[in-house]
Amino acid sequence: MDIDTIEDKKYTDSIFYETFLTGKYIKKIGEQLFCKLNFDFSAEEFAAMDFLYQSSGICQRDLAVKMLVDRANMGKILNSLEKKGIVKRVLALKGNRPVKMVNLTKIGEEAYVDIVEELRTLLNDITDEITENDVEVISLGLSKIRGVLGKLLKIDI
Amino acid sequence: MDIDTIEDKKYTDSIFYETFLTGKYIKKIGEQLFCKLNFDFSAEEFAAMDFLYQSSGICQRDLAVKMLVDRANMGKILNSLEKKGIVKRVLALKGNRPVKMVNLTKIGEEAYVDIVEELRTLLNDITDEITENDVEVISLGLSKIRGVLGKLLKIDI
DNA sequence: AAATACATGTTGCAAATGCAACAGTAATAT
DNA sequence: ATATTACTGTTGCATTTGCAACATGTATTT
Repeated sequence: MDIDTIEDKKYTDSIFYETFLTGKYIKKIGEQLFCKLNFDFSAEEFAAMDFLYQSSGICQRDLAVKMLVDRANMGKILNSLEKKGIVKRVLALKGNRPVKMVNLTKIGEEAYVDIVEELRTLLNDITDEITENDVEVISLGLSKIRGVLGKLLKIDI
Repeated sequence: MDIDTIEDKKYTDSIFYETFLTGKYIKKIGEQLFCKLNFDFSAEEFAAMDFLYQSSGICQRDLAVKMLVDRANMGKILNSLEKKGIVKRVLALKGNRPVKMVNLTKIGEEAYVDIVEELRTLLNDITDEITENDVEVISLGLSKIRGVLGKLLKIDI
């Protein structure tokens, strides 16, 4: 085999960059959709609400890890949600450490359910095109990517 | 089948959110790696250099579309690269429209090649774990995701 | 030909995000 | 017991990013 035929793919042709771009794409679509539908929340705020609806009573740091934002930013997102009456913070102990447990308020739950309902009617037919098998395969691939990169560098939050 | 057993997956359990998170993860790893290696460029700047190395003489807007950033931001990224002597902008015509064609300078090409070389030695063994088949499958899946979301909303840059 | 619409790039402001430094508390070391 | 280290959350600042408005030049409409 001729050595000249061996050529590296450029970074922007790599699966890493494509994944990065697709993530950006999802973010943009999400933000613009939320704006268009006059939701009073950013996509990150909604993600926080989604996590809290599943597992209420989680501390700020654990939520930050799930959302891949740093503690400072997590605090600011929660400040915004708290101002809107969506979440409530309560001092508590995790192990023996003092933490702030975050909970959805009644208002927060209602707002969350409303958004989910509105999104469902909008997304139902569209997302049908992605089969369960698709999801499984993509998810496996993404997890492999994260695994590989995780060996390179650790992100601590 | 009992209706109560039918339950929607939460947003943060969806393939969309997982893809979004993985993109964020890649971005963070990239930025921190570039910082750790004392590269004088952000990951977005390097991506621009990578595109320009492939297809020199592209106008700002076309580059912005490839990178999924808006024209204003693209201009600022290129300002930064121009200040460092990496790129050069030349007035030209695309069709009959006056545009600014962007080119890598000699210095830019050298800096780019240096970085690629340093990254290769670092990434070679690690990325072997992701097979060509993996890449193909993931890429197909991501493209399906973009296709589905693209029907929902259009992003114009 | 004049007016309107479109395309490209820039500027200024606002929002989002991250980082470093700090405060407060608990665990560990000495 | 005291000092040091580690964990959680906050504050302030700097950077990044996007959006709206603008300037400039081209295409299209009338």
